[in-house]
Amino acid sequence: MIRKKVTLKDIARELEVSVSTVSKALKNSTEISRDTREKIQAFARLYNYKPNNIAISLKNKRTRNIGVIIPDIVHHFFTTVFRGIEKYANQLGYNVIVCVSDESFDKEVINMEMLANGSIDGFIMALSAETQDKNDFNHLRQVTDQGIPLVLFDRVTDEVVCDKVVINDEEAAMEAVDFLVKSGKKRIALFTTQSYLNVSEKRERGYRRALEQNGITFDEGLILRLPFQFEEEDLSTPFFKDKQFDAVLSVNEVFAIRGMRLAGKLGLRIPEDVSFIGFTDGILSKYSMPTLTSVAQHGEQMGEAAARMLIDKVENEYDETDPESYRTEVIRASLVPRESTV
Amino acid sequence: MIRKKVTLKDIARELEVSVSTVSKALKNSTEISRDTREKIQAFARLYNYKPNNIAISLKNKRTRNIGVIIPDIVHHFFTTVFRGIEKYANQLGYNVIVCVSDESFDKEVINMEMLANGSIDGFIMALSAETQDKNDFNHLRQVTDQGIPLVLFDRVTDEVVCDKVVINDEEAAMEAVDFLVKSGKKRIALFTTQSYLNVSEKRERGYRRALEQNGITFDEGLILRLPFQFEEEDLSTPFFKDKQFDAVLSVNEVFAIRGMRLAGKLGLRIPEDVSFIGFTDGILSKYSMPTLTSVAQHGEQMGEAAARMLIDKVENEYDETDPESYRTEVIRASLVPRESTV
DNA sequence: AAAGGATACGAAAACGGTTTCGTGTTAATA
DNA sequence: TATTAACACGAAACCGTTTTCGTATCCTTT
Repeated sequence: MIRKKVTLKDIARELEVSVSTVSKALKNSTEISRDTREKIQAFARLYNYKPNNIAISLKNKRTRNIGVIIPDIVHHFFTTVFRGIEKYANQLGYNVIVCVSDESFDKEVINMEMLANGSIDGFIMALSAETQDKNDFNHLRQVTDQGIPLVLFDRVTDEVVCDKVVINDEEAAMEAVDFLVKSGKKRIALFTTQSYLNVSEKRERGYRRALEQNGITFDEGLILRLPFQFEEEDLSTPFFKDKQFDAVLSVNEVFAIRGMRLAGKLGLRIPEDVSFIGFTDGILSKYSMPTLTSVAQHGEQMGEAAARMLIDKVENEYDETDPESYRTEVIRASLVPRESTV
Repeated sequence: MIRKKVTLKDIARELEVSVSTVSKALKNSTEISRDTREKIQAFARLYNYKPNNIAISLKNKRTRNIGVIIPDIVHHFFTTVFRGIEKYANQLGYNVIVCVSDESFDKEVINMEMLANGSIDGFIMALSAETQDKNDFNHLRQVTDQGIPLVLFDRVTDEVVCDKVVINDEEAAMEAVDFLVKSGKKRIALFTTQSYLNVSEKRERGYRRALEQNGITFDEGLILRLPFQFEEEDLSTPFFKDKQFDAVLSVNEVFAIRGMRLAGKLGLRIPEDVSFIGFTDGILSKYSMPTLTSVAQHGEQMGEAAARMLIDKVENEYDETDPESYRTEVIRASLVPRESTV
């Protein structure tokens, strides 16, 4: 049994040299003679010496850890982004620490504070719903003020100066509406979130603009604002019956899927009677019956972009006070046509 | 702007006391006079002093980080388990570092080695498919030999002595088959994975035992072994047409969903002509059309159990060499009846 | 008044590395 | 042969904490 990690000191004692010599030898420094170097390296290999990450972090003031804070982990889009982050970060030797805010402001604050005390080199995060509702971003500023790089993705805010990665939500919503209009649909409903999310707002704006451009008068009655967890009744049969829409754009996937299910129950044919398009091209879109036409957000790409921007900031000097140092990268969403539209 | 974190040394210098005095004062040690304590605490509060996690980790040889290694992150079951881990761990002040093995043996090894060098206090993991195929677990032993606690969940192995959390796969599969038989089904097919997974094996065993108990002769031709990514043809219409089964038990969710889709296309009515039950009660089961009867694996519970066992090992002494120190916790799966069965 | 015990604090080691700088020995040069 | 440069290594500081131990000062006690 190998037991307890061997340290530089152990090697030094055993080989009767100093710790510094061992350290240098293992880095192949020419300062140490060939003989000694080889002897030390062989010994280290034999005893499977691996430097202690924590000690190195303390010395270098660099952890090679990235903190990721997301509202939810059981969520296809966020995990897709996370995969992008993790892949890219891992390639560059970084590890990822995840904290889940659970859409709660307080948890977001606590998690950030925990990690900001040396555990990570930078943050990548999507704001919780509550944070966006409260419009309080002091915890983010506290972090950036300490010189810790921060990248926001998807759920972002203009109130904080930092790197951001978003999709072209407004245009994507417009495209989706255009697509529906071109397919002959005229009364297009919007399913959106009840709590304020910047993305929902942008998608709604796109929805409205597209209607306008297509000469369709906007009808507030065609907008349905739902809580995250809603009852079938909220999506209410009356809404379905009375409104007489022939298409639905949903700012997320679940609302669209549940809409399709209800439509099916009511005997409506999809897409003939009513078409559906949802945002977030997740697993449900691909496997639902019928499959759901959706707006792909390219989460993995977003994650990779976020990780790239963050690590760039971590590893390179930049002028924190200069707004020009920060960029907002826009990932272009794309429409994936499936069975729920004609 | 507050800028760069203040350290004990900073406070000591500013208040003209020693670092040790500051450290003790902040811990409210009675060794320090009331006056000095209050002065130091006030100063620390004012400058928002927070101890450096890395330094504390180095000193204590405890990071309060848990390493989680899973085959995939864009995966409902694993993220559900992860949520359980994260919630529980967070409550106890632990953070979670995630690494994704991508079902690859090499990545699993690399990730474990990275984290094992001081970054974490213990591991929670589900084995990658490749690792189970190779049956090589030296990287796990290397970790446990170092005295690092390890908890395996779901994808486990008997070859490694450590804590484990599993569901009663075999019994759950039997229950599912019983359920189908009781509903009048007689020719029950099994959709399973091509690569070896301990869970698939156990579920298959349960499937066979249940058939036997119900006096149904086993037909190898009713077992379909699929790769993770398969073409619609692999699920092959011939199989569907020829085999003439009236029910399907699937070891995962996706295979079942895709089976239902194909059945639908072929004009089969679900559940009248063919019933479906899938393992892993994920998001698809809930939202598919028809909704899928499934075996709930209670991922969050598993995650919590794993985290509990791990943290217990991390925080308390135990005899590593005594097999009695390790337990295997069995979470009871439960069948969630939905529309895909009668 | 001397001895003893609190009291309040500081010095220093330790955690496990990296890195700068100093120095003794040897070899090359003037 | 004396000077110097190259070589090979070690001592020590440092990263930011915690913790043990030592000690100066003052207050009791007899």
